[in-house]
Order: sequence, then C-alpha cells, then structure tokens
Amino acid sequence: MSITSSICEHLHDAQDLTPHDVHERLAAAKEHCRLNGARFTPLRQQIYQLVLEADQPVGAYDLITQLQQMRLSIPDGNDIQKATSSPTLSIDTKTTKKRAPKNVAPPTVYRSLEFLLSEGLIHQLTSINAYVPCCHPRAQHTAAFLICDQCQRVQECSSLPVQEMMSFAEQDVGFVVERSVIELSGRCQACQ
Amino acid sequence: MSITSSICEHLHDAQDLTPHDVHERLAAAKEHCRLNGARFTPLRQQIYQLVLEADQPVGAYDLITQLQQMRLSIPDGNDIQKATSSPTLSIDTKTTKKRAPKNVAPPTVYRSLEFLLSEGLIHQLTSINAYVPCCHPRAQHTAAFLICDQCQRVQECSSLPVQEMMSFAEQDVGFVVERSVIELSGRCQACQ
DNA sequence: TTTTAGTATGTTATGCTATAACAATAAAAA
DNA sequence: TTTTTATTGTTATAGCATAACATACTAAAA
Repeated sequence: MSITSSICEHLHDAQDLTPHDVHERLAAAKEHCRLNGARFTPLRQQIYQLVLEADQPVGAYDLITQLQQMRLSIPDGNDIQKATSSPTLSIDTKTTKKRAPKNVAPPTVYRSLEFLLSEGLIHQLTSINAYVPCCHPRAQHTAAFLICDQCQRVQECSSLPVQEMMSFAEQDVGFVVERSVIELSGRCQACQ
Repeated sequence: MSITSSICEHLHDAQDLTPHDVHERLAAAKEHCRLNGARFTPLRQQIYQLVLEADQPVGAYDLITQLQQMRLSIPDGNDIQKATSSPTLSIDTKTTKKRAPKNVAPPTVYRSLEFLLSEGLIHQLTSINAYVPCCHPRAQHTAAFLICDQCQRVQECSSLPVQEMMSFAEQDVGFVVERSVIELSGRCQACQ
C-alpha cells in the first residue's frame, strides 16, 4: 500500500480514457497551447484526439489511414455547412466551399506529431514506432515506459529510478542528457 | 574517486579498440561460440569484426556497403585460388571456381546481426538504428547506453540505477521485463 | 562413403517508417 | 491592405527491415 501510494503519482496507464477524459484532455491542451502561444489548429486537434482515443499506441500510418477515412466520410470538420440556414449575404463561391484535400500524405501527420511532441502532449515510443498521449502534459520531462507485448497497454512512469538514472548520467558520468528513450517491454501484471 | 571506482566496472567505451583488442575479442567470441555450440561462420566473424573496428555505432546498411567492397577487392577469404598450381585432376569447372556472391543483400547482414545479438556479442541501439560491440560479452544483460550526439561515441553502462529500474518494474509494478531499450543521448563529458 | 536432415547464405521482392523539397494556403503582423 | 510568417498540401524518395523462396554448406545418420 505504502509503496503503491508512493508511486501512484508517477505511474499511469496511457490508454483507456473515457470520452469524458478525452474531452477534458482536449480542453486542457487547448488552454495549454493558448498559454504558450502555440497554435492548436484543427488538424493538430484531430490528430491529438485520435491518439487520445486509441486504446493502444498508434503508429503514424494508422493515423494517416484514420484521418483519410474521416475526410472521406465527413468532407471537413470545419465547414459545418449551413446549407439549410439562410443564404444571408452573398458570395459563397469559395468562402463556404472549403473542401478537404483528397488524400493524407505522411508529412501531414508527422508534422502534427512533431508539434504535439514539442508541446509535451504526446510521447514517442521509439522501440515500437508508435505514439501515446502524455499522462501529465507539461514541459519536457523524462519518463520510462512499460510496454506490454500482450495487451499492448503502456504505462508511463516517471518514478524515482528514472530520476536516479538521469542524475547518475549527469553527475557521476558527466553526461548531459538531452533526449532519453527508456522503454521496457514484457508482460504487465494483468497479463501474467 | 570512490564513486568512479565503484562504477568503473560498469561503464565502458564501446569504441576505440586497438587492433590487438579486436583480435582478442574475435578470439574470445570464437571460444564463446564454441562453448555454446554456436557456429561462428566466416560471414559472422567478418561482420563482428566490422562492428568491432568501427569507431562509431554502425548501421546495417553501412555494413552492407563495407562487406560489398571487401568482396569486390578480395574475391573471397576462403578460396585462395591456386591458379598457378597444377591443373591436377580434372573437372575444375565448379569445384574450384568458388566465387563470392556478387552483391550483398540486406538479409545477409541482418541475419548475422541477429546471431551476434542472440549471442550477446553486440548491442542494438534502437534510437539510432545502429549496432555496437558489447563490452562484456556474456549472457543477456540489461544495459543503458549514453550516446554522444557530437562525437558519436557510446558508453555502455550497467550500473546500479539500471538495475534499480528493472527491479522497480518487476517488484513494485509487477511488470516482467523481457527486453529493454535504455538510451540517453546528449553530450559526453569530453564534448562539453 | 553416401544419404539425409538441419543450418546458413544467397536472391528477389516488398513493406514500413520517416523526411526532403517545393507549392499552395491560411493566419498574424505591419 | 499588404507583407510576412506559419501551416498544410503534394510529390518524390530515403532509410531500415523482413518475407518468401532458392541454393549451398555442414554435420550427423545410415
């Protein structure tokens, strides 16, 4: 119990968010970006939402596929065409006919992922080429990830040993850490 | 001082091996394989040697290129053709004309890398898609790697904090670790 | 020794992840 | 508005890795 409570602030499931959680995270992200003067564009929101809603780490090409399908089914999230409403003013030739691009190419997604990473909203799992939402969006922070091979769930973990590793590298070895990849794969407790 | 000495057995430069070192490692690897009933074939030796001799982590395609060039300059290490010697018996059409294959394809190298990894002779650096020799070839052991962005040198490190991370995962979180990727990138002490 | 089985390597083709380079568009600043 | 900057679209390609099958080699069994 004491152990659990001592780490409870540092160990989180990255998945299994309820729709409510997702909504909350989106709002928080929007606020976070506003404060940082970063532009949380519709595309970036869409991609962040897809990462949030996934129950597994998502690959960039998964996102491309999903985004593609969204654009095919719903031409555009922005132009909720008021086709029924009043033809109020005048020239709706191009202002309203804002169509979405036909296909989603890799750079479209990778650039948004890069943005989300830089804002600390998501993490990259280098060992499996996938992305997960950050449990505690904030400035750059080092974290370790426990990736279950069976259920594909990921736990984000910024507990003591991780901090110790960093200070070991920096103080004992004199190595200035700029980026870290700490990913442990295996079986989570539930899958044993 | 006490700190340094306490970690000196667990922190190693992966590169900067003298020709003598390389020779020694090759001999040790040969012995290691013999004891394990693993076949340390000429190809595997060649590739291991290239990894040992590199002063940086090497990519698989670097190895392909180097191997290719070796085969072009020296047709084959095995068939020292006695072209000058006697045309002794008879049909030397195919028995003696043991030519090296024209080109080196990826699987050739990847399979050997896989072998060397499984024997614990090299490590894979997932975050930069490259390979380094293991400093202490032995059974599977967890290690962290400090990768300098500037000089490209790598330090292998199996010190206390690494062990603590593992036991944290296994004991406190109940996560059974099967593979680990612990790679810290930044500036080594010499490059600051 | 010859046969056989297993291991290792060669070969061809392709898949997956990611980025370079430039064009078009949208938003913010002057 | 006009200018400037940031974002997104588009095309092409680079880099890492593996699947599937053919061939060759090695070591053990007959």
